[in-house]
Amino acid sequence: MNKKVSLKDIAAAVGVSTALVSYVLNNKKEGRINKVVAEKIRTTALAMNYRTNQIARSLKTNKTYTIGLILADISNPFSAALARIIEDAADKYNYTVIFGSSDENPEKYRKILDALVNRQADGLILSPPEHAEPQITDLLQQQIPFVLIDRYFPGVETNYIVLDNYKAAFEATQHLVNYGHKRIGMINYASSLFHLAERSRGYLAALTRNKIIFRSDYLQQVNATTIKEETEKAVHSLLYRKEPADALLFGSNVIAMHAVKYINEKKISVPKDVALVCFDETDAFDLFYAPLTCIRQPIKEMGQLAVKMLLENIDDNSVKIKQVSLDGELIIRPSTIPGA
Amino acid sequence: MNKKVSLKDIAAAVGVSTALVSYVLNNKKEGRINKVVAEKIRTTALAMNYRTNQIARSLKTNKTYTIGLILADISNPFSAALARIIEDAADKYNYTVIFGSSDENPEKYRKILDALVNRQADGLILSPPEHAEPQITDLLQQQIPFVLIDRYFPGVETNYIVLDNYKAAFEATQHLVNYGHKRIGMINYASSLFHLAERSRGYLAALTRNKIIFRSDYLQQVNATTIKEETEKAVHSLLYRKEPADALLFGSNVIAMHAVKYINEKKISVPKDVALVCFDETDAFDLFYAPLTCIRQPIKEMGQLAVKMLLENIDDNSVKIKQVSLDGELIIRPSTIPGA
DNA sequence: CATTTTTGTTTAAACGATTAAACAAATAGT
DNA sequence: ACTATTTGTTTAATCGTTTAAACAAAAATG
Repeated sequence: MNKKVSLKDIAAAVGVSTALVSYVLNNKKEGRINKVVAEKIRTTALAMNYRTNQIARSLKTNKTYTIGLILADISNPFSAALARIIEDAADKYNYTVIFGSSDENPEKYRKILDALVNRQADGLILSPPEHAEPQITDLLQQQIPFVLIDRYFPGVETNYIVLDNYKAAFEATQHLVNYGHKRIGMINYASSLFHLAERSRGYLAALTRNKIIFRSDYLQQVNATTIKEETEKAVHSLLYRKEPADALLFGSNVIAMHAVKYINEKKISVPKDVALVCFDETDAFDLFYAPLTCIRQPIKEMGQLAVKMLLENIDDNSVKIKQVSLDGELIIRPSTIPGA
Repeated sequence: MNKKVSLKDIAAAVGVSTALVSYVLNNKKEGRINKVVAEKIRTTALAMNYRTNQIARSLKTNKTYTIGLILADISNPFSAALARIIEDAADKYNYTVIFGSSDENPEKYRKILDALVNRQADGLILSPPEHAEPQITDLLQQQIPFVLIDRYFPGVETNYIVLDNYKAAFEATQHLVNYGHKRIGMINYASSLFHLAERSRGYLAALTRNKIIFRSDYLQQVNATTIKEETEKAVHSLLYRKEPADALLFGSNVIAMHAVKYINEKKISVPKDVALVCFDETDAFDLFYAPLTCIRQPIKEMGQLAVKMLLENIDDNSVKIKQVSLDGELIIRPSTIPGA
């Protein structure tokens, strides 16, 4: 019933040992093997439509040529773009990607991580959710190569590649100040994740630097699970008040998306009534009448570097820990340029 | 040097055979095993941080609990959404997803497919590019379970789940006709893929049904590789002419995106100057001043059904071929409603 | 011509699990 | 008390590769 062809079958067909077949098909022992026999093995392998059983090979060689990838949500454009870059980079080195979305849920994250580790992924690229430190230390202790991407835990010494979120938020805020804004609000995630805190910190630092007094209700926090409602509420509270914000900084493209939709509905004029800046570049905002000024993350560089670093760690587990913080790029668009 | 813990190690630690350890950890031979020993095995397994080597297990059981997924481009919102649904559905059955993006490139597709098959994926969910028939027949012949999604080849008898593209395009066009449009243009891919041809066919049929004479230069074809330029050119040629189109139907969200950006740049008014309809719902269009009427694909249903069908095929390879064509939903928005 | 070297191939163990079958000891049945 | 059954565990084969080591035959060397 159409059982799969194995080395044994080829060996039997040609009349040699499986070892020889293996040597030929893997081009080992180059000089030693009889050309005629080698050719015969190759052609019968082809004729029988032989395909290496990668599982068996992996068991023996202890190498799967597989990278495990965990992102927050593959259907988010930021994650999707990253996944794509990583896929392409991995492919260059003949690695394949197994992936999962954590949904920022530690439990789910743990489950996916287990699956990837059990499948003997050679290494992992991870964007961990909150409270994932235990799993991270676990990986360290088990000496499983991995690189964190987009986020990291300051308390744990690991490889990572992240945006310099502090600097990016600072620059974005400074940009708003430069254009005369004084009542700058920010909507960020309510989260213990360091990289998000850095965004708030950059925002606050820029205010301070410019001697703008920070009012705590100008920094609104929203929960990822009820993001739409909370974002709308936050926008509302920032704009419909005695001294409404004249500019808003959004902590992510998702927050920005909900906010802009709401602002659009309410016919609030951008940038006349309020200027907008957001993290993460997204196509979607190009269609808005005032395309959004945003912080573009160097996704391509991040993804490619992550793969490169990971493979270095896989090939040599004594390689030093690398921690990379990349600069974002502030893309200035009409949402912050009056009369554009 | 921190070698991984195997059944053998646990067996040695407890002082029993590996077989027993395996039985306990897999809850086989339930009644037979000494409770005390079982408990001891379990606790040492935990203490030693044992994790099943899924590779070894797969080799023996001939089951990887892995689904291979090939889509056109994971960074496209449509693909990303589908991937996410599939991931979640697979997870429910304890399957993990390995994926790759074909970029509509047959060569790349072949390479990814090989990787997935060699890794002994239990089954595949595929969105094949042009000229992929040979690989499809190969899979059939090798009796590797798979389900095509989004597209299929009419000449090859396979499982598939697709949108009823003909009907969807027909309805979209009819909708435009109902709103008084007579010069309806379409921009579709230049491709031999059947599902795309169906979109054109539906468009033409609707014209015919409404006794609108079709002018061949009203149906423009663009190549995926140079999509931006060609789409802009197509829009231009449809709108800047003696009898410009008063409505446009776009064959995909990607085409629509480029077209709308161009239309926006040129300050062409929607829907006053031209009404717009597109395939695939996309967040992005919500921010456009005239959100786009679109054909929403039942992505969730497609993805979940694909996984369900695939698992049925994996569990029982004698199950009959299923071919599912789902209805799209025309979401009517301001881009086709005058004065909205 | 005896010996060493080279060439070409096979043997056999291993990777880490699963599992049918065998086995030994304890318990039950008559 | 002897057999039959149940309980608890081990033995050993196997999945499909890889690869060091062994081996045999042919060619080269002195």
